[in-house]
Amino acid sequence: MIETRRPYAAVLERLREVNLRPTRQRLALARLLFAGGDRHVTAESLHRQALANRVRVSLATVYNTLHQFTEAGLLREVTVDATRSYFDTNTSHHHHFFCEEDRYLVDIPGDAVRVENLPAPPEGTAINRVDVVVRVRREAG
Amino acid sequence: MIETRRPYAAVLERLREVNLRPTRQRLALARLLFAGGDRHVTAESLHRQALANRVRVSLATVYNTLHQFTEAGLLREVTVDATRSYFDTNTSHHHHFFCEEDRYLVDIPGDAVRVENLPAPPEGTAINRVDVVVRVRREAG
DNA sequence: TTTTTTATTAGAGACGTTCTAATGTATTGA
DNA sequence: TCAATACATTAGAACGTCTCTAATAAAAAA
Repeated sequence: MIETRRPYAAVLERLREVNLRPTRQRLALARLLFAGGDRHVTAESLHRQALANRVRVSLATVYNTLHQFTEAGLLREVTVDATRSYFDTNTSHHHHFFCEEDRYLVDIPGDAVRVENLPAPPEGTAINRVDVVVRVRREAG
Repeated sequence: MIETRRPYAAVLERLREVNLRPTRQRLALARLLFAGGDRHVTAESLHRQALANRVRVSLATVYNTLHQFTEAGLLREVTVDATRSYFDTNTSHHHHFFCEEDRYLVDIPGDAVRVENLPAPPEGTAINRVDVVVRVRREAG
C-alpha cells in the first residue's frame, strides 16, 4: 500500500514513533525513502535524489539519517558489496538477488526460501540473522 | 591434508598450474596462505603476518597477489563486512558464520546447508553463486 | 520567551583500496 | 649465455566511501 494522500503526516508519525525529531531534513528524506514501494539506496544515491528534488541536505546528514533510521528499524542495511553500503526500505525478513556488474538488488521474500540443516554456531555465539545473497550475472545474448 | 615436507615445491607447482610466475613474493605469500588448514585473511592481516615472518613485501603486492590468486581460483573472496575484504583459502562450495563484533569467519560446509525454493532470478540474469551468511553475536554471560 | 538539547553543516580527516610510474626480476629466444 | 622482452614489485600519491569536528541552527522543554 502506497501512501500518497498524506505523505507528510504519515512520515511524521513514523518519526515520532521511533523518537526521532521530525526535522526538515529527516522528513524530506523519509518521504523520498518511503513514498513508493520497496527501495534499495546508497548514501550517494539518496543524496543525489534529494538534491534533484530541491531538498538541501548535506551528505553527512544523509549518512546520519540512514544510520539512525536503520537503528530505529525503519531501514535495513544490506552488505553485498565491499565498497558501498546499501539500505533497504523493506525491513521484513527477506533475502536478495545481487547483480555485481550492474550493482542492483532485488528482494526475495523471506518465506520463499528455506535454509535448512544449519550447524550449530561457534562456541559462545548465538545466531542473529541469516542472510542469503544470490549473486547473478547478466545473461549472454 | 597439510603439506609440510615440501612446501616450496607444492606451492611452486600450484602457481605454475595457474600460470602465475613464481616470484619470491608470491611464493612466500602462498606458503603463508596454504601452509595450514583453511584460513580467512584480510590484506592487512596477511601483510602483517608476512612482515612478522621476515617476508619483505609491500601492501600493494599483497593486494595484487590476493586478487590474482582469487582470479586463478586459489582463493575466494568473502563479502560480509562493508569496510574490509576477506579472502578464504577454502575455495569449495561452502558458507559462513560471521561475528561482526569480533570480526571473524567460520566455514560452514556447503553440503551441510540446503537452500530451497529460490525464485527465478531477475529477467536477463542467471545465478552465479548462492552465499549464506549466518551473522552471530557473542552470547551474554 | 529563554534555556537546553539535539540536528545540521562544510570541510577536514580516516580508512581500506587502487593507481602510477620508476625499478627490479623472470622468461624467451638468439 | 646473454640481451631483449614481458611481467612483477614498490613507495607513495590518489581515490571513494564514510566519519569526525566544531561551529551554526533548529526543536523541545522550562
